[in-house]
Amino acid sequence: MKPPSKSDRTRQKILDAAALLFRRHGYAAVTLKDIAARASMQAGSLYYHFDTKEDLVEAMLAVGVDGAYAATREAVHALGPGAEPIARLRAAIAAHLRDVLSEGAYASANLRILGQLPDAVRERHLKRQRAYGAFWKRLFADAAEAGAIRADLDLSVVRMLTLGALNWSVEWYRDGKRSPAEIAAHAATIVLDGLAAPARPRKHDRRARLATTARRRAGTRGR
Amino acid sequence: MKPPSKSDRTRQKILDAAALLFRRHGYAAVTLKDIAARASMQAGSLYYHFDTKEDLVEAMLAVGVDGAYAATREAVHALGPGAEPIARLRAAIAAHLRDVLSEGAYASANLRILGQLPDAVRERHLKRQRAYGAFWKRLFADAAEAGAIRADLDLSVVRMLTLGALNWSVEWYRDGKRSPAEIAAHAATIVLDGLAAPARPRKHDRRARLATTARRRAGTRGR
DNA sequence: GTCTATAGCAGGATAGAC
DNA sequence: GTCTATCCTGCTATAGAC
Repeated sequence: MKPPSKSDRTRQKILDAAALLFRRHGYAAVTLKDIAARASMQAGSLYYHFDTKEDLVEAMLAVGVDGAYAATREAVHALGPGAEPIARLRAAIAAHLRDVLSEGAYASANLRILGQLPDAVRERHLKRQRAYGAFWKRLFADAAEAGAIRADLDLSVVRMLTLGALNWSVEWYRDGKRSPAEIAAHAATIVLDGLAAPARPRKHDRRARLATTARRRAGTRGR
Repeated sequence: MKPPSKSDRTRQKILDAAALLFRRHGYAAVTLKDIAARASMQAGSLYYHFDTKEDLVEAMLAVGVDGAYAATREAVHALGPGAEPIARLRAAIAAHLRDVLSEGAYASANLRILGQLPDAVRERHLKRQRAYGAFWKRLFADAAEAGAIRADLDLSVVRMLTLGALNWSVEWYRDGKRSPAEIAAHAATIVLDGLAAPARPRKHDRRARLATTARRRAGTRGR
């Protein structure tokens, strides 16, 4: 499935460089010269591998979605066919976030430059992304049909808000503090269980809360 | 407090144009000519109002944060000093989202170009943003101290994930479908109450869930 | 305060040698 | 497959008239 691929290892190097730079500076601000330099080449040489700057970015975008999709799908499938819908969601959240925050990640570049793409490029990219979106849609729909998540919400909105919480992490995540796994755990807890304090109705509180949910994963203090 | 301000109404027009275009195409892709055109001027004329493109964008960024901060702070203060921490959080979520999704919103431009700014500009902008960040920090800290939200999470992570869910909406929100208010309601429900189904333990389910929380706001089906 | 005109420079893309 | 050289375009910023 993967032919030993000749010296198109260069192509890889170019895309790596592009992802890193686009992620850091945005689409328009990065010049082909910048990319070439980081790939140890001259700007003109890029044209042997890609016809235009747009082609180049499009290739990078494709690698990004494919990677995130594959990583998430595999994480979910690894749970086996009988897994609980909630567990599947939790696995997807962790995998997506891990991919988005991973080092060479094309995914983070994708997220960062989404809003800066030439219209034609974005159009095609969104089309390519649809399969991944559909995958998430199914995750939530399955959970809803199984009665595992509340039924009074618009699942499209739920999905976008959830992915938003994850995606936005590329804007603030810096390694050294919390690990992607810890952040994912937080995200899953918030999204699935909510922040509202489990027990102990307070002064003035009108509605008593009786949730027994989620007691695991303590000792994650901080702030 | 607001001097009738002379024909520096132009300045306003320029910033409006800049916000709209930056939001749509990113920082580097928008030229001064584009901005000038949308403000019905010639490119050179901008230099009477701003020294450089960076100065211009910085002014726009400032307006953006100030606007979001003011809108959110007022919404929270409007609840009065005795309001429940959870209610304050809910109000802040709604106000922030409303501002971010509002039409002329500089806030959405801010979010979109954050990652594309020249380093010096971003540095200064983040510093200016700190006050608003601190405001949110306090909202969550107050809720935690009052025992209204669970104590086993890192509040910094919680805050960033929550704001992320809201901020990312600039990437997918299109009017016509859900209103900002509906989206805000969804966000508050997810973040505060969680998605996990309130009652009805399902087949295979090991932990029974007994949450009584949040029954209001039904009839919001869709998907 | 806005205009026209233009300096000065840099980017994407192409051509052809190696 | 990569290089050097170069064309063409368009951008930021300035100068000076109105």
